[in-house]
Amino acid sequence: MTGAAPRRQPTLDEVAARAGVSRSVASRVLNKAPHVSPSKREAVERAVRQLGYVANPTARALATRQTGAAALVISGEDPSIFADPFFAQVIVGASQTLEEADLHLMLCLAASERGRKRVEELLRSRGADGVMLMALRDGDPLAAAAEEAEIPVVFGGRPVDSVPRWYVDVDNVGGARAATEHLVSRGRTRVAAICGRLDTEAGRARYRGYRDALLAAGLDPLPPREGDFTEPSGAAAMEALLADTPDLDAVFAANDNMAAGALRTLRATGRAVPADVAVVGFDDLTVARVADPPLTTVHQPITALGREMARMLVTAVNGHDPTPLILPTRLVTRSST
Amino acid sequence: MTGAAPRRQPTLDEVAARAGVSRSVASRVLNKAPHVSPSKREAVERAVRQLGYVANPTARALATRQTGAAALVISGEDPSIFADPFFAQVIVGASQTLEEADLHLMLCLAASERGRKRVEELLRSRGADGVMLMALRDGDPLAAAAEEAEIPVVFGGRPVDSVPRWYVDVDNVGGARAATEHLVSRGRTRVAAICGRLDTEAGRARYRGYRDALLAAGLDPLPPREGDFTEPSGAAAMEALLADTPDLDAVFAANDNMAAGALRTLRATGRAVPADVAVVGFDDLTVARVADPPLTTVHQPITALGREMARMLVTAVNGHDPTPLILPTRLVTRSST
DNA sequence: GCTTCCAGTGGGAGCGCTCCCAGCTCAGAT
DNA sequence: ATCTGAGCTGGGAGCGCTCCCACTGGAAGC
Repeated sequence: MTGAAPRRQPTLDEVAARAGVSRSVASRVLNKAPHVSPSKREAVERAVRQLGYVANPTARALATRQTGAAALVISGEDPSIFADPFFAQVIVGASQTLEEADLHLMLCLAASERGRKRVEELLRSRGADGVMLMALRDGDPLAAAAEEAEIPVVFGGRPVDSVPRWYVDVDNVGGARAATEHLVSRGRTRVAAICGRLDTEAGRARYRGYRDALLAAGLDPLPPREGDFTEPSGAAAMEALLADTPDLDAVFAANDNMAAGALRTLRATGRAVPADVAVVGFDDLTVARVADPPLTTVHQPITALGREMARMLVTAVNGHDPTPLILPTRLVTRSST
Repeated sequence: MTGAAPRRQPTLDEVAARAGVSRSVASRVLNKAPHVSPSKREAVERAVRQLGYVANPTARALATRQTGAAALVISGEDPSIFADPFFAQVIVGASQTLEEADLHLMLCLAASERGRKRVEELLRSRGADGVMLMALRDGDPLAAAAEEAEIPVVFGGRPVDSVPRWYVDVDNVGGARAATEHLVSRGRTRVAAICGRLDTEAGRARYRGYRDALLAAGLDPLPPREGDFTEPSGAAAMEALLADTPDLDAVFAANDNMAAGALRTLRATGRAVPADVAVVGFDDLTVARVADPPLTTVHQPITALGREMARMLVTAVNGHDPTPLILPTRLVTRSST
């Protein structure tokens, strides 16, 4: 781009004219459609090369009624939620799959009121061929908007109030239960929980798993101590927990960020991990591996989550009806327990 | 979306018909253009409401020759580069600014050959109104593609071989110099460097800053020990460094991830930080704050980087000629030095 | 020899919007 | 009463592509 008025891009008509064929034939060549003689195909291809022709995606979109793009919407009341490396992983997975399907990825951080409005409009105006929706909270306005969208919507994680037609979730309850059972099997009896936001289904499900496991073991669950999935909130929750329940001997944190925060508080207050207090996280992000001590955590297939959401969306966009998916989780034992 | 063939969206013509006006008038109302009588404006607005009309962005794009989207391209030979929380921060900044300009954000992870092809096509086909390009490496094919793009391109960080017309960079040399000077001022004399990829300008610039500072202090720079900006590569580089130069007393790492890796190795080999070895990072990401010990690091305004790139792009898209920007860095002292 | 068929072809009607422009109305100036 | 010009208005020509359809001619079938 030189900044000067760029010469207009050649159009398909010009290609056709140059190749001495009709626009229809040129179009067929471009779309690799049949019913074109080899000679004309060749002529068109030459003309394309000579003119440096590139099809105009907008015009194509208008004619085909397909935008060629899928949106990934991350809800939340503040953009910092996106700082969680979790989403980066989801994006990597989704991006790969969309690339194969030749769809572009639009990323919408629906944090502000304005951002939410734009997503709603996207949903209603067919501004994308489909939408993936994540991180919904209780009564999230986007859930309602998705309800009456004109395009397929795939949910990442189930929203709180309803079960959508298409979603990919992770076995949060099972993972949390496994983590807690693991703590119990290590002989811990005073097991606390640092929960994620309880206005999200993931936050609630993980607390449920924790509680179920303790009840099944005949132990008393502690009331949920809520964080917001960030490291500082984990550190703060750990402080509060130690104040309330000084004799606890284990903590289940609903994600690795908060577990890392808990580790920091424990270190600061002179507790040894795992000798005095065992800690389990959830997610198995990089932070779990590099924490000190390395965190035992519940691995969830995050990239696969993104990939499967995208795959599901592509299937739905193509007019089929994919089945919802729940991806398994798996405990990874390291030295924090 | 019910899955059944969705009733066709109402068009502007239908709105106009219902309001008893011409398409032109209806269009003017929608675009808040002048020359519409209050009564007709009112009638159109009512019709819009009754019909649940939403403008078709594709049709508008075709008519206006503006797509309403900007792309953020992250180059790299493998998508895992995107796992670096750095990019998430950039996106948060860019996203906010684009939202204000009413542009959608397309995210392109140009890792595979195919991904790169798609970006090139995007550049040539005007599939977006503008593009932000990051993480280019030596001889990156995208640099050439950007050169002859039909749309404005803003670079995040300068590419290696050329100085683009529009870019936002960070004062890498200055930051690295400050970090190294800081180590020297703490009395360290055997200061090693764990570099980022030296086929990126950021990687080289940071090494340059390190070297300059040492030379200025009359000390000997060590040869670059190259990592790839990831935690494991930092840990590995630290091991190699200790093998080569067992008596080193400080390390400058070209980013926080690698610094965290270095910390891990130092811990494993029984070196005390900062007593035996002082460590400085670069970026000031979360990992720096939660590391043990918390990392002294070079803070760079990452969200601002994203914001300024987006702002610059919007300016360029609007036909103006913004000035390139270099954002300042600042040393943050914590307990690792 | 004649239909029958089909690969190959180009014309043309959209897709749903913007925007130019010609025409029309009516207040205010002359 | 006439002229001027500003404020409205709607018709129509695109924007650049896809896709339906009617048409051709030659190969195959009877």
